[in-house]
Amino acid sequence: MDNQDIAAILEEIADLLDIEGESVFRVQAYRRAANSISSLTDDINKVCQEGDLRKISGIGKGIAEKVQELLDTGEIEYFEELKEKIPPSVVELVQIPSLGPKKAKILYEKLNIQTVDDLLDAVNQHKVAPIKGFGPKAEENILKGIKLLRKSRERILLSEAYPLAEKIINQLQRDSQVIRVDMAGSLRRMKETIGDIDILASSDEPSEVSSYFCELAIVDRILAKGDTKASIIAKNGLQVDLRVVLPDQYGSALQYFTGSKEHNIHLRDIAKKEGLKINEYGLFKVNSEKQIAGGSEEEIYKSLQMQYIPPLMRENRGEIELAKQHKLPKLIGLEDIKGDLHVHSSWSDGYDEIKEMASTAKELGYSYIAICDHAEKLKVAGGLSKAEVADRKREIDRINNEMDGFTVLNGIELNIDNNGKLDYDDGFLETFDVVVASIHAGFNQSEEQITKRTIEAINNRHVDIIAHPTGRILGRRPPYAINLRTVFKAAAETGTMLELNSYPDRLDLKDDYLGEAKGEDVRIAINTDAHSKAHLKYMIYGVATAQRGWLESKDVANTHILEELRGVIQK
DNA sequence: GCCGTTTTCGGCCCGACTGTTTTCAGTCG
Repeated sequence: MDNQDIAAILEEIADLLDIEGESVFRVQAYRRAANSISSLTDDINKVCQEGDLRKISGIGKGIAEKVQELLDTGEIEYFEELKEKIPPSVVELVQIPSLGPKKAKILYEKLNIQTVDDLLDAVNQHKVAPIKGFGPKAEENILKGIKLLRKSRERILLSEAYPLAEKIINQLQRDSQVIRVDMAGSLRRMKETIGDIDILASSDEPSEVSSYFCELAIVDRILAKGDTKASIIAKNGLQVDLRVVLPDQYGSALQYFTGSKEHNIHLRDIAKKEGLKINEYGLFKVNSEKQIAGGSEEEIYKSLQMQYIPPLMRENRGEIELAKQHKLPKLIGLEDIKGDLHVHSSWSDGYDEIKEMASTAKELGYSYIAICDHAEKLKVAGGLSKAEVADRKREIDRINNEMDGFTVLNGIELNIDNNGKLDYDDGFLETFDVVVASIHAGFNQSEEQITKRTIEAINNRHVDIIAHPTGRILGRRPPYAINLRTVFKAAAETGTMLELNSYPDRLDLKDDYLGEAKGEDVRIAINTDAHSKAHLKYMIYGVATAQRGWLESKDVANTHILEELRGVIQK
């Protein structure tokens, strides 16, 4: 039973308690604990063996005992009893927009509604409207909600949401009433997947902006529309929320709507202890109308005696404490990136020729690029024979002679086979400038096997970078079982770089792991794995992930200029 | 249920929108 399994059970307990009508604080306590365990980088089993679960924030006596019981016996008696009282399927009802725990409980108790299908039947027979607290509109909303739920898509990739948000922002900027407009929420924090798009605007006439927004061409359906906020479903099915505030409230509103929720709760708690109150309209003294700060986010943090916290760090993972001590890391930025060490060309499975890849990279301000086409064994991806590698080398040399102030590195992406063996012999590997190795098959092997394969590649003195180290593909393939702690140690010892793959559905290593890798002194290479020149721009997603993992420029190999990089590559 | 340089008890972030409850509870973010 891993961290995610346990977090899911605690979350389910919270759901059931919520419906049961338990104290919201107790419910919150379970949710907080679930959250802590789910974002823990250590294995909970190990934490448990090594000592006290209660050192995990949000876990006290009660939940520690229950988690222990779960690890020991495979179940929690308290949870089983809860499920006797409220069938777990009732929890599904709460997924329906407009239905919360209170109403779900009423529906279960009065009409014995246990599933979404039960509810659909009851609504169609108009049994719901007569119940106190419901009405005809409630039935209507439930029907709409169920429809929405059924067609609602999973969270979408950051790279899909981002352009749509940019488009909406452009359109809002055309409204003369709009003064400022920005992305907020998880989009501004650049989480790897996005549930809905949050947008904030400032205006002296908020209600007019809200109306303007609801009339945009992208709007399919309006969910709610008020003077200062509106929610719509866009034609592509994504929910977009707009908030509009007055100009002198913009900073506090942006801070508030950027989140994360956990970051904000912590911040407000701190404010409260100082006799202050934060809401979306500003920072105030308790019981006073006078705004102390609010025009800019910087003001808010400054008024709380903190450094400004970049949006990508606002996840309540210790950034607030560091900001109070003025010890925040100086995060890496896109402008620090000097080159891309893992891209493909039309020699293997890429779309564009080496020359085009190099020119585009140069336009992006890079000074080098490593063309790492697939090696011999990966036939499906057009892997290169030794002869083809030699032909390609001649082309690279020719391009390097033509290009000024830019270097194409002769690279290769090796396949780590099921036994940990690589495509070419050591003698041949010596001829490359950059050697990347990665796993492309055998994803279902045991943790021991996959870790061993990876370590063997790391131990090869010619392998410079392990690419996409966990193999996950967001929404399609979970990460394979691999002991990252062991991998980090080996990588640090041998000076092998681990990749942060910027491809939007990979982002591998993910943000949570980067901090741990940094702690082990592992050097990271942020690469795009571009298969076309357009993909080179995915670097922004890789850098965002690095920022979310608190990486600094010095932690990343391809922030070095070429001369320095060559030193790094020499193992 | 958790937590503590104001507390081991008594707090726990805060406000907008909706629908129906004639003064507010539930839901949502």
